[in-house]
Amino acid sequence: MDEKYFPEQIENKWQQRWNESGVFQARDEDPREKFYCLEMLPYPSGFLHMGHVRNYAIGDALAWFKRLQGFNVMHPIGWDSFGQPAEQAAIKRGVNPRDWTEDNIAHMRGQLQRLGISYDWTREIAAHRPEYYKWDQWFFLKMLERGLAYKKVSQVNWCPKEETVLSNEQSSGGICWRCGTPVQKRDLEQWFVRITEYAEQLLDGMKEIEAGWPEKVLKRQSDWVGRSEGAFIDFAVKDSNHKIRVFTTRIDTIYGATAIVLSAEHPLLPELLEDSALKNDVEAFAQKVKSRKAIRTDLAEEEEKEGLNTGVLAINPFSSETIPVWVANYVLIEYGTGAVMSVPAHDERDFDFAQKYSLPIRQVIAPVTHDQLAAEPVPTTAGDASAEMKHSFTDYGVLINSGEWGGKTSAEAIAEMSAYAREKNFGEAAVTYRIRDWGVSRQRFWGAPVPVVYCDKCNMVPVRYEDLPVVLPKTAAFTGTGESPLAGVPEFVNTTCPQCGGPARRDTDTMDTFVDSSWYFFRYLDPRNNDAPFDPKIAQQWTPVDQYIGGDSHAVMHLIYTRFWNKFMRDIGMVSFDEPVKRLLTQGMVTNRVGDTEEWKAMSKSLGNGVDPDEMIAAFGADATRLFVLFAAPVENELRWSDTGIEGAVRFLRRVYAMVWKWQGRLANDGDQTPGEFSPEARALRRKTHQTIAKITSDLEHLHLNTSVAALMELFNQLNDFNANPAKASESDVFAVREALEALVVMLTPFAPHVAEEMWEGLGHAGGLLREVPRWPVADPELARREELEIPVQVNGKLRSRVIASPEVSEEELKASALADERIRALIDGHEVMKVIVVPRRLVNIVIKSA
RNA sequence: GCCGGAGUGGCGAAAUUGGUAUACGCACCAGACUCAAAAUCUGGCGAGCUUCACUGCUCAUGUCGGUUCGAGUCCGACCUCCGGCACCA
Repeated sequence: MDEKYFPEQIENKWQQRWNESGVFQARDEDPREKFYCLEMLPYPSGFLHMGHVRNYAIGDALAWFKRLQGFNVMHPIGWDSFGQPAEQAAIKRGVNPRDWTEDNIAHMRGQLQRLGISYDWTREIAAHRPEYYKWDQWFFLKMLERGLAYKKVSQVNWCPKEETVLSNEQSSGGICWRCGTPVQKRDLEQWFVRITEYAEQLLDGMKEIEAGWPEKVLKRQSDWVGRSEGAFIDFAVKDSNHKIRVFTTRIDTIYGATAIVLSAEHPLLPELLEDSALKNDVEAFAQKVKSRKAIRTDLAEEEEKEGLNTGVLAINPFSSETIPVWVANYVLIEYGTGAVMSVPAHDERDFDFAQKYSLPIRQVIAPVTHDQLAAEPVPTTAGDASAEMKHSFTDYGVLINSGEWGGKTSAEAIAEMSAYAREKNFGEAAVTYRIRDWGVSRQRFWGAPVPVVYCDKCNMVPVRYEDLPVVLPKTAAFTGTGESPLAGVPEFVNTTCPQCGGPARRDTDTMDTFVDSSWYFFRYLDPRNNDAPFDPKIAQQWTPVDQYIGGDSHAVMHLIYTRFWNKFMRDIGMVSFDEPVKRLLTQGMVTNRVGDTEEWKAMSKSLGNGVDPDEMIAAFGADATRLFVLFAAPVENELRWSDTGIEGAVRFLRRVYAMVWKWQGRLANDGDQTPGEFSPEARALRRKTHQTIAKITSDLEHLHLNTSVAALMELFNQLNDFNANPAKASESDVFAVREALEALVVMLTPFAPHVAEEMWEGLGHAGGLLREVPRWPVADPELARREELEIPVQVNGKLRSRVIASPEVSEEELKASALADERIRALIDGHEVMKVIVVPRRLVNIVIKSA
């Protein structure tokens, strides 16, 4: 230990030692309790940004805390290394995506090591390496076997800038999630994964994890799954054998249906119009809607509702009423059945539509109050139901104008009417979901090839498991035309059919990179397995993940896919549990001022407000950078960058370092001597030490890292105030200082591990902090207990005085001493004391009658 | 529009869940050291009033109201900001 704090020297020294000793390597055979601490793996863009630093600093704090407590900690890292930017670099600059990616990984790995994050580097993985993506393909084949992966022509979301297909999640809001370009629609044959089959399980599973996941993430996921209970109802088409099936959540309003409205893309439309004079008009309209949809750029604004009467009539199965069938632009083909019954009186959209096209508006639900609902029978207060409605009435109520169902509440009617529909065979209760199957095809080079071949004789044939991986060729022509670049590589495309041995062509699509990231944290556990993605027995020891940490931008994509993947792996016997992640933390963004403005935005190259982690490490050290990032704000809050803030962090580390330096001679040479009587100051210091241990141990468990650092600072301040002279201090003072200083150093480790190790060594401990014996201090409640309390005394709720009392004092005694207090006596003199509230150990409040 | 979340000093924030509001840090101010500056150390730091001073009082947790002996915390209404979703029948 040097006299002065030189971060660079200390950090190099300990990074080298950690590396040589392999202390961060997790071992399967270890009797200690496991803890799996996982951070979202980075995309190797080339450079670490402050968001990464924050993410990994949080994870590392937890990993160190658990290690020091004696857990067997798994803390791995890898690279989400497939994806567009590598290919963009190839298109723009002619570099090979693989070289570009490997270079970036090498650089970022160096940055992570300079930050001193305690990863087990022996488990590092990268998605673009054949030994990894082989297993993406293996899983794909398993899904194909189970009918979970399938191919269909579909209208896909197409990003015209990146010239690729996007999933629904990636094109949410009508814009590309990556580049912000408005998304278009295209017809393409695509691979899909039947995530919809797991919709109900994805909702059910939330109950299991709700204690450990942020509410907002679960809410977004449940909105995404979008479960909706209702009924399918068939409307017979007049003078025809056709039926139009609609989905409704409000079957109780069916007597108010004054039209059936079909999506312009409804598959029944051509047949319905076969003999119709309006055929051409309707087709033209449908075309218009379709093309409008394809070029529509601004989905944020609602399209004006437009429709056309087809001239076809349908029959309401409840009322037998004949109503017209319309086509309109506001009915979504993707949801429900692509057809709705239009009930203008009780649906806003139908109301707008009916107003525009003068369709009848018929009220069939009357509002009721809560009290009326409880009455028997329920009275209707419809008033004049024939009066013109100014708005739709969308609440539940009581049925009117609804034949035999009149007088029933909405809830009763919904249950009874769908049962009736089922009985009469024209419908049934049904549940629909908003979630769509996961489109996994990408017309891209830099991804895992879909392991399927096409043979003229045998059609589509899966690649045999023993032939995996289907290796990506070294290079391709990166034209950026939108065709899959693999299609232009004959050595790749041309192959033999695994079934008949004849000539065959490979599928030229690659898989969505979210496939790679859906299961990667299982691969860490068994990264060199050549026979399976991982050994279930090994995975069983480590999973589920105890704590997962990452940005909330992944709330619905990655985090829903990975939950789905886990359920699939459970179904093929690879894991035994339903949910892969017990606790999730979505950390806040790191922001900085944009120029000289008061605008705080996420750091980015384009805004020019980035802060380079390497520069911070060079200027202040990795420890101070990490300490600041963890101290500046609660982990889930936005973190506003501050240069003076990081200076404060260095200042603190320097002060602690100087304190250790000052004491190290005395402490290192002075063995554990039996202390004598402690002075009141030494007792106070010990009290603070044990209170701090208790607070930080509990705060870290809940990832309250900022308050943990504050508590360390408080302990340091008290140690500073203790102000004993090392040369002259008594045995008992030395004991108290040692206890405080060692606790301080150990508890600083999660935040600033390098300097903590250095100081620990300086205090006379060889061999580093991670030993067989857990180093995390344990609070002694007896020592942490206050000897005396300062009890606030209020008069009528206002603080007027304080009295000193022992913690054991009885209520009566406390009350007596409060009433005896000089100031209090002056205040209550001449007033009647109404009552005295005594909260043991907390406060006394004297209520007096004011004059 | 719908659904969430949040409003506390100049700033980031804390408050054992209804019991001393503003811990800890940043910035700032003063003093020490220095020829001087930086660094470092020591002290001060919500607002207003009062006192030579010790002190004391009043007001303050977005606004208004309520519950309570007591409200940053609970309830009601409103304002503002930030996220998410967006014709899902």
